[in-house]
Amino acid sequence: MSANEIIDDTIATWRETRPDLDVTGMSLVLRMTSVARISAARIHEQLSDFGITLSEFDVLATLRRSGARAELTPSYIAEVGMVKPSGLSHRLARLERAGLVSRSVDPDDRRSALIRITPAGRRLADRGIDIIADAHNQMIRDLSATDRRTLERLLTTLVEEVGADVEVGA
Amino acid sequence: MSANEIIDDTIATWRETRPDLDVTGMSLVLRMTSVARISAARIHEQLSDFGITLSEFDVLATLRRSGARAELTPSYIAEVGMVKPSGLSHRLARLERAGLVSRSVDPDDRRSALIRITPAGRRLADRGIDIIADAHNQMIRDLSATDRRTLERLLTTLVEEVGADVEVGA
DNA sequence: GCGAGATAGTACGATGTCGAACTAATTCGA
DNA sequence: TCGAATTAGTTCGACATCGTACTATCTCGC
Repeated sequence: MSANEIIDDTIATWRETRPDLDVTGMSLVLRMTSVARISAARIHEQLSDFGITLSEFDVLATLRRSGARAELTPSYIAEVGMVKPSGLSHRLARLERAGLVSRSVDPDDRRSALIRITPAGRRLADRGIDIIADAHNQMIRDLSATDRRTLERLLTTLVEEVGADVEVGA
Repeated sequence: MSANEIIDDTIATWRETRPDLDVTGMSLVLRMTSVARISAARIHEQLSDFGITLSEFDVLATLRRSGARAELTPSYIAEVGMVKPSGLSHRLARLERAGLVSRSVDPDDRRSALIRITPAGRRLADRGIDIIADAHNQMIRDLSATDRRTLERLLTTLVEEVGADVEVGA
């Protein structure tokens, strides 16, 4: 069964089983979730050749696009990565062990840590982001330019409403 | 920072840092991933009142919408849940311990198991699906009927192309 | 029949996430 | 200025998922 078939079947059987339910939102959210999962699975597979996971790469990407000399706190990295700080500790520890990031104590606030990407981390980030951008573009390869703009607008509206009062991570 | 702000900033800084990248797909995929994660986090929180996780509920939902007397195999449940069979074993064990599903051996194929929902599981599934349908509809509450149809069309196209040659789970 | 290959499901180890509890350091008000 | 509240980050336990390896069972061709 393809992902669309699974979702179509899910919606159809809920309509039969529970005709009182409004499954409009479910159909949309399931399809977005499906795209997200398939995308993550593909990228995860390609990144594994570099001995790094998608989660770990996410940290490197945040550091890389902040400039070569940037020093970011775990709190900030967790916030933009939409994960809780507790989930980030392990990642940072693994990345540090792998020599991809370095950690120092903020002299102005000794509670706080400063994370910096290493040259090896930067090289890995540059190769990884190519893979990810390609994978993402592959996923939308059959949408017209107009469709892409429309989708961008609709998704931005969705995230706006939805993310306003919620926090995922951070 | 809101989810849209995080994504906008991610796209903007990649454009500065790596102007050679085409980040069109990234913007779209990040927004869909964001909706999926926020949705899951919300539902997870609401379901926790019932002492059940979203993953576990997913199994109950599949059984519930297949009819009260349905007996499904772990393989089938894994496929429609888009997870690997290995990931399903624990869930089924927990659900069985909680008295929400029962397991028997298929007399026609003794390798195979047959999973059935219990009355308690069915009651929980009916309460849970109300919560989930509400949550999903809440997420799209500010899209017009036209926008919903458009989004449905675009997402179906996306999942079609994207899921054609990939398998997530199953 | 019967042995090779396929299939259903589980066990296990690795990674990943969260919430809650905890430590250490800072800030701020009385 | 000193104690209370806050904040940064880590640790720990529970759950989730995957890939690999394994057992048990079935199927199919010879």
